[in-house]
Amino acid sequence: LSGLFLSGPTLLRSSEPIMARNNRLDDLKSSEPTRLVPGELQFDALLLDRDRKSKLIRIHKNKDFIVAGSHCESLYVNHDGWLFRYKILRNGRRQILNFILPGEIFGLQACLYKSSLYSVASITDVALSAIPASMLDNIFERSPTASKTLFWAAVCESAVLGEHLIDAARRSAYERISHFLLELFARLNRVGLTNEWSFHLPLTQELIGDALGLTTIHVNRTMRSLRQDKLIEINGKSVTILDFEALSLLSDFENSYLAKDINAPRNGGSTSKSDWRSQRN
Amino acid sequence: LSGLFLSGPTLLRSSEPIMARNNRLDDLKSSEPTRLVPGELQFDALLLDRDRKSKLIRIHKNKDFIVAGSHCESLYVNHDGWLFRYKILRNGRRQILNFILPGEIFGLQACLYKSSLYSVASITDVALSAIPASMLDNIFERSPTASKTLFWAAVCESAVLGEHLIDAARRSAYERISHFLLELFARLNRVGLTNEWSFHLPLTQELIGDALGLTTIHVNRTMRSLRQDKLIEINGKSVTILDFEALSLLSDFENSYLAKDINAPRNGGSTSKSDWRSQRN
DNA sequence: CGCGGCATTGAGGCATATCAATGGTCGTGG
DNA sequence: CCACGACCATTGATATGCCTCAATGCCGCG
Repeated sequence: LSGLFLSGPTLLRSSEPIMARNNRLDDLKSSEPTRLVPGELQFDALLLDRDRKSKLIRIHKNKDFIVAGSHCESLYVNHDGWLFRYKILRNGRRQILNFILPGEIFGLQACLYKSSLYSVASITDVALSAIPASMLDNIFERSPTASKTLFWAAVCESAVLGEHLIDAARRSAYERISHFLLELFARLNRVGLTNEWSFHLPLTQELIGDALGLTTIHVNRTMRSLRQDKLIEINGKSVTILDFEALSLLSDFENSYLAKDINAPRNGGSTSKSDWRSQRN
Repeated sequence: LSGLFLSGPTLLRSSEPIMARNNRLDDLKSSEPTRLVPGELQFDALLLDRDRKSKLIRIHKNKDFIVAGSHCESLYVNHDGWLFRYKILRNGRRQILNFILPGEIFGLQACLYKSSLYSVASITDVALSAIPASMLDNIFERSPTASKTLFWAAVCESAVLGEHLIDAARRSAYERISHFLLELFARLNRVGLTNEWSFHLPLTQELIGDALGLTTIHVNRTMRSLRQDKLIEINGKSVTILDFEALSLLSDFENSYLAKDINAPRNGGSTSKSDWRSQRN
């Protein structure tokens, strides 16, 4: 499990949310970088402040951090930098399951399974907090709110993987890359890491290919097409979305799966404090 | 969310576990049809017995049960029959995210998101229990054990989707179908729905294709190859695995992601009752 | 008996992979 | 300041896996 959406107060805030220009964008806007998912404050307090068991970790870029087959005694919150979760197949090919952006949690699978199914490696320099696996029991017993947060985050992760599955199975290279870039934009936008329509993309074409099931070479050609078609612009490691609407349409992108509009339980049964819906709306 | 592994006592048991013949099979065997995942007994009691809010539902085959875009006030436990979760893309193609076998839970995404991202339809006649979404809060507040069960099941679902992603992105049609059949075998075997090396497969080639990102036609050709290569045998809707080892090797199949060997939290922090590890070992 | 759903087969085309090479950029050391 | 190597992006030529279109066969069911 990785790529849970759990942006934290410890995260560096950088820029303002983009302006909405149309329907789809309204969706994005309503999901302005609140940085708070339901229950997160409590979660964060529980994990980081009260128990003080979490340690700050810094790792350099291009390091394997969790290796498949080993076991792991912590889960991690990513404060800064990019990582990715991957697996090497017998035939030597690498599949990247997802990228772990700032504000996201990872490493639960490595905790919950006897041995981690996947490896996790850093792309850039990274700053993490470790949360001992032994705290999971505490969380589930002491804080229903934090438990729900974890649970919902896991459900959300499933949704993201579902979209990636659709990417790989049913979309052309052109659609896949469009969808991929829009998703990254939306995820980064939520945590304030976009600048207007641009964002920093520290990935090589090889990484993109390994995530989308394409060859480096084909990624290259396809991104050239996207540039020629005036849908995106690339300067070094900076990507600019030139035509959000067109990209959304052609790639069937909907950001609802990115869980900003996740629902609190309606009516009945809500005995937890008001905190459960305490996002600023 | 669907396809959570939560086989229940209500599930009909039919046949005995297969015999182990080699290493990989030992894995399978150690995951004999216990039908109990950690905390499940309590979970089941909480959901089905104490509150008596669950209703038994029967639906006929080929019915849409949850449609994408609608909202859903329950989650469901599948007692008997097959369903699948899917999405229709703008271009008209259908992608199946997963199949929901007897003993599995589904519908959480439909509850947690304002509107369900995916549709769910029945393949065969099906018997379900409904669990009102309003009970989720109760569960998280009253039963850490059941909460953990839900959470772990969600993590497991992520793992399965991850494997499916690898299928679609990095495996050939031949490998994909092999992997797919082995996974179904393993999942059915856990709940006692296999007979020696055979199992009942109520899917059309079109459904298989839509799940794996292949054309009906190509599914057909590929399965013929598998038959000709003496790896599988097909009689009507019954599939027999002829060479488990070869299929495992060629498709990189490992059943560990199917979560029978999921780990309880080790050491420290375990204040929950012994129930947490109460699987028969 | 006829019809609908599903499996099967063939011919041809396209998207993507593979192989092979060149060019650009950056950091490092002479 | 330049030379060099590492790494990455880019491009061309060719191969192939899978898709598309089209048609036939099979079987159950009303």
